[in-house]
Amino acid sequence: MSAPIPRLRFAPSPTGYLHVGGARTALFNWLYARKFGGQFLLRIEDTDRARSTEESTRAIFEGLEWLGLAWDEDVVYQGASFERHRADAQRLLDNGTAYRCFCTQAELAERRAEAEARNESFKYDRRCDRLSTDEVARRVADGMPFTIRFRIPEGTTSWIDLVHDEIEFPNKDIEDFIVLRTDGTPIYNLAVVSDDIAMRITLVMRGDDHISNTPKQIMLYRALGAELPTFAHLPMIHGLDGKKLSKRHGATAVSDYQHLGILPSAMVNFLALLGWSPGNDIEVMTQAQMIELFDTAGLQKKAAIFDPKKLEWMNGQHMSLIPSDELVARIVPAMEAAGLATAAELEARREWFVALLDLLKVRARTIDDVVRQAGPYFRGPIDYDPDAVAKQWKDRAGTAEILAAARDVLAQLASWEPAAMEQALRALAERMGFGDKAGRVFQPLRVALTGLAASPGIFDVLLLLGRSRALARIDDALGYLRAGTGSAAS
RNA sequence: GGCGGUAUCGUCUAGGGGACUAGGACACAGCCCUCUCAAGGCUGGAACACGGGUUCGAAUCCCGUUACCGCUACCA
Repeated sequence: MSAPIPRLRFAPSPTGYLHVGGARTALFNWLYARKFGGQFLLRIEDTDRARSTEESTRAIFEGLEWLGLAWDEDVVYQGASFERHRADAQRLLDNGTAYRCFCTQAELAERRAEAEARNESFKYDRRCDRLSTDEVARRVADGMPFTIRFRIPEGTTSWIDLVHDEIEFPNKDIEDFIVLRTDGTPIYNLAVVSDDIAMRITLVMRGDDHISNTPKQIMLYRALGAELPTFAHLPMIHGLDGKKLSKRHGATAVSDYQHLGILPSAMVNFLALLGWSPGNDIEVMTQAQMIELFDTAGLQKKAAIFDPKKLEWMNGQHMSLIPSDELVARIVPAMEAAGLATAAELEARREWFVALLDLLKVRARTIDDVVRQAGPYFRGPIDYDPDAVAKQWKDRAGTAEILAAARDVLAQLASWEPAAMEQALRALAERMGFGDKAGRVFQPLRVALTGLAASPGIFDVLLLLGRSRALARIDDALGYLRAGTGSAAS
């Protein structure tokens, strides 16, 4: 028999947003499916009606789409399969692997409390399993509510986990768990197994917080006469303090990073390296490379700590990797949101904008960084950064002299190109007695042009600004310096 | 408490008995480059949790201890 096509699924419950941990689980499932020619399915586990919301479901879709993790086939909603879940519970009852339990929640809670008081661990004592057939029939006839409990068989349950190798549980430590509630709705473990069987899932890859559910699920597969899938339990993601990642740690939703100006390709790359390694020193990868290199042998057993600093570095790497021309689409919305320019304006001078991105992205780690730096190239009036003024315009009269001279030199340039600018400005520095310290001209000029102490190379700035705007900025600076007051120019 | 899982630089990790003076990356520090800031290059500090075995030889295998995490619901 040839190897079947792998079928994997990501099965989040829609009770919030798409968490980075969930996103990484989805990513590994997706990578495996893509790598081995399988299917990646999406199942929304919405059986907890009280906590599930449509909004969360939408957030999951949007998060996965943004990351570029496309799923195959239609989305499966667990809540739509109540009938099958109920039927499967009935089958367990019929084939004798489960029994009716008439104990009420209140009774159970009381017994649990008593056991706790005696410092003992509570485990259901199977009393309802000892009821006679007649007694059970009588109670059912009386309309007494009951749950359906799975009877844990003797022995041990083990499996070969793709990341942990063999894991074994003595069955005696597992209690007869409920599979169907009094109201006829299924409990998680039954719903999952029933759905995974129905979806013909061959590899269950999920968080390792499910390890202790696995023996129960394996027993259900067997009781239902279904073939077992392979299991792979991925480590968790923790916050910088080593605790499970939560809202306390700041951004935990995939959408948070989207809004922070992180590129999806960087997010995916970073997440992939949290709990997986290609086995060599490769770090920055495209999605195609990740698929190429993915292998469960590289999966980590240990929980990883989410380090936002490395994510930012990774984002910088991806910004360099992606041609500016392709970056435009991702940056334009942020430019609009910042009120710097409209999409139409940017489209009208796309070439210029791409050239600007080339210069800005190298000194930015996020899209937001780019937007922050872009201000001077769009706004009419610029603000002078106080620190920049304090440092580079300390001597107002002297600075004005330098800027005036620089203005003259630039205004007389035959052509507005970097080589000419450099030659002229360096010659000016020489004439003014600065020797080869041309920075004494460049620095004050940079502040006049951008208002900032840091920017791309001065000739690039001059070029991007254009002759008339550059000269106007110098004039404004001269006005500011000579007036001795004021804070802004145009 | 019970059961399960995990344990290499601050962080992500390579390593699967000798190639380890434990490699790479982020972060940090210094230097180089340089008109500033980045980027880039170079250099540096920084780790095998502890204790027993097994072995000629353990980061690597086994056992125990410790620490951390997870599960322990008519939640998922």
